[in-house]
Amino acid sequence: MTLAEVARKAGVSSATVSRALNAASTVKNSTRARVMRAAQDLNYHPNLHARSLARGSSRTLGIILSNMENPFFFDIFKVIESSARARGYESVVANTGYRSEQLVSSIRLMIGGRVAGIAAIVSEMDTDLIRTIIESRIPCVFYDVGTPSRNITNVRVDYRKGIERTVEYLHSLGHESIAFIGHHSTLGPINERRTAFLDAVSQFAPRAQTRIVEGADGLEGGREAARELLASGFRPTGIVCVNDFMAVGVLRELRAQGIKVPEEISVTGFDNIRLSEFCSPSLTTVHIPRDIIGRTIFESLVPDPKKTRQKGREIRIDTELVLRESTGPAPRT
Amino acid sequence: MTLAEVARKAGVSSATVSRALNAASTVKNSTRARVMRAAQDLNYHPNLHARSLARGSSRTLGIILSNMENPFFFDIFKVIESSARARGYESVVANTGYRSEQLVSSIRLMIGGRVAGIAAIVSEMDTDLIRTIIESRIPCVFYDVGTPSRNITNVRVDYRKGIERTVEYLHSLGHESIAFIGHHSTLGPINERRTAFLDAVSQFAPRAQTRIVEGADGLEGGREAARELLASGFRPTGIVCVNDFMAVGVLRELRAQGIKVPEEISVTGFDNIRLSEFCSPSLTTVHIPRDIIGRTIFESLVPDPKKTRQKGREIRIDTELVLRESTGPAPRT
DNA sequence: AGACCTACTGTAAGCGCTTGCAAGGGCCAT
DNA sequence: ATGGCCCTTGCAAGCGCTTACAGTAGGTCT
Repeated sequence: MTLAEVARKAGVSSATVSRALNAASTVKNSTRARVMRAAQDLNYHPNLHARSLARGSSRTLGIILSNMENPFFFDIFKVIESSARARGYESVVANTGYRSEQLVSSIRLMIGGRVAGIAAIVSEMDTDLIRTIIESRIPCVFYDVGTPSRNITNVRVDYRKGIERTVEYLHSLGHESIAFIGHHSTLGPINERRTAFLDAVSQFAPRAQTRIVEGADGLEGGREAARELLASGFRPTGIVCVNDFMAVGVLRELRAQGIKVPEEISVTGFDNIRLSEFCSPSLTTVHIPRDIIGRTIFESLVPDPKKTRQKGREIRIDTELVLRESTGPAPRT
Repeated sequence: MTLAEVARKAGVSSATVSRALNAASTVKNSTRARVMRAAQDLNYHPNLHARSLARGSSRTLGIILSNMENPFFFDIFKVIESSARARGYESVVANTGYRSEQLVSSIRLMIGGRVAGIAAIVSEMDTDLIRTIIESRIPCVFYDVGTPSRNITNVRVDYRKGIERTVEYLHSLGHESIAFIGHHSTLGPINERRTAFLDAVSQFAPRAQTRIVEGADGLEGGREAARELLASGFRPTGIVCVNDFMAVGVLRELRAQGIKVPEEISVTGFDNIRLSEFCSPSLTTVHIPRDIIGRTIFESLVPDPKKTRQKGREIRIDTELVLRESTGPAPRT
């Protein structure tokens, strides 16, 4: 089913059909109706590949995420996607699962699809890839990795401060033995969170004992990390988790082992995903405003024609400690 | 950056470049190397639109989901996606949020993109749309809606039996006042779940009082529905939820109101998502094997060349009741 | 009445890639 | 030598759509 067939059926040229369908140009009403009718009758669906090829430009955004299963990423995705739709853009999304080959192939796919912009909310970015993107001239936003450049904007969250607040808070509750549960991702922000943790401890709780354990990003990963931590013999009174998603897994393991939270161990998360209010006990965590991040990303990718475009800049996002039920005074020893 | 430029730089024709890049056809090794080199140097990325247009066929699968935020859908997506990748297929995914306009535009997009197959895991399907898909000749799988046809396969889960088991089980625990929390989706399986609930009650617990409440699919929706239910004055001893995701929200509200689960109220879910083991108390639920569903869907869409293709059939998936902590004997009145 | 403008519609040249067909060159067998 | 064959490579025709440009018809203005 092609334009030409619709044209034949409607008794016009294919150019007219194209114009009628795109509503853009001048077509007599009666003609348009005839064309629409024919298209409908023939169950015609324009070939989008041919269209983008002919148009040469696309209104599609590429969104790449490390782990869509983690609501933190998903929330950002949702905001970008709906902002995009509201402005008439499609979005295509890729989930890398923290695998760098996946990232490479997703980027390839997006560049090959000549998307109008790329949002890379991933922590597994490598420098070669960044070069590729820069050279592609496609507007791109990185979340938490990379450096600004001609077509690249960076959005960064102030993790360090968030972790500092958390550690400071735990210390103020008397915790002197604190573990950090991170996830397997040696690059970027995660690593930053771990270092930030260590720095924060030495700054705010210099006498505290620490231990670091890692697991896969997810409920199960958090649970396993907690199991490993407790099996190691180290007995913390506070556990700082790299994110809420893992923290929920941690809570589960503690419950399984009959450890009361927060009476025996306090647990904190990071991100403030919805689930952190819904788990039991609800999580003390650090809020990251995904809505702001999502909108910011979209706006840097698709500049509002009314405003002047700001390119190649870095945007910082602030966080905020949210106190809930999972933290309390350290138990007396 | 086009094929022609790479060709010029490598001193060959564009046909040769194409062949070299697609590895398929016969190209002398030295030539291939030269071409690869040129492509790399120029940071060349083939225009995928042009490619699909020229090829006329695509190795892309379209996956449409009602609510990717609900891990049930996401799990299915993951399985389809990874099966697809393993067989060299890309996938594009669309999230409809139960909105039917969204479904329509997603389907349009996929047909326009000439995908190799469509997986529609949605409950908001309408008959017009189904006709469109049938006429498009694109292989398609519906989950839980529609009827088999030339290019359409149906995958169905035996909800009815699952709900029956649930109600029967609650009844055996002495529950005589049972509420059902569904979500706003008057079509398809959800409605089936509700009717199944009522039928099951009249069959297995004919003397039981019932009440039905609905909310949006999600943690918050579950919580609100529970709030509404409790505010209504009806005081159930058992709450059957349409799915686990909402059930977690229900648990949260009960906890907020100081109602003990399962001592005062038993709660059941449906789907057996990961989270149902991680919440507190863990959920009694009905397991739906998402991995089997995902693989089945993929295989119906992309038939294994070694096996004979089965078209237009209906596949039934069985469920299983999983007992956990959220259910117990009805309290004595 | 003729010039001119407006409103539509058609013609045809691509967009960047794939691929059937044919051509060129080297090699072997006769 | 010469014909035949295989291996490589180039030529050129599309794939289905958009769009600049040109053409036609009807109406308006002077």
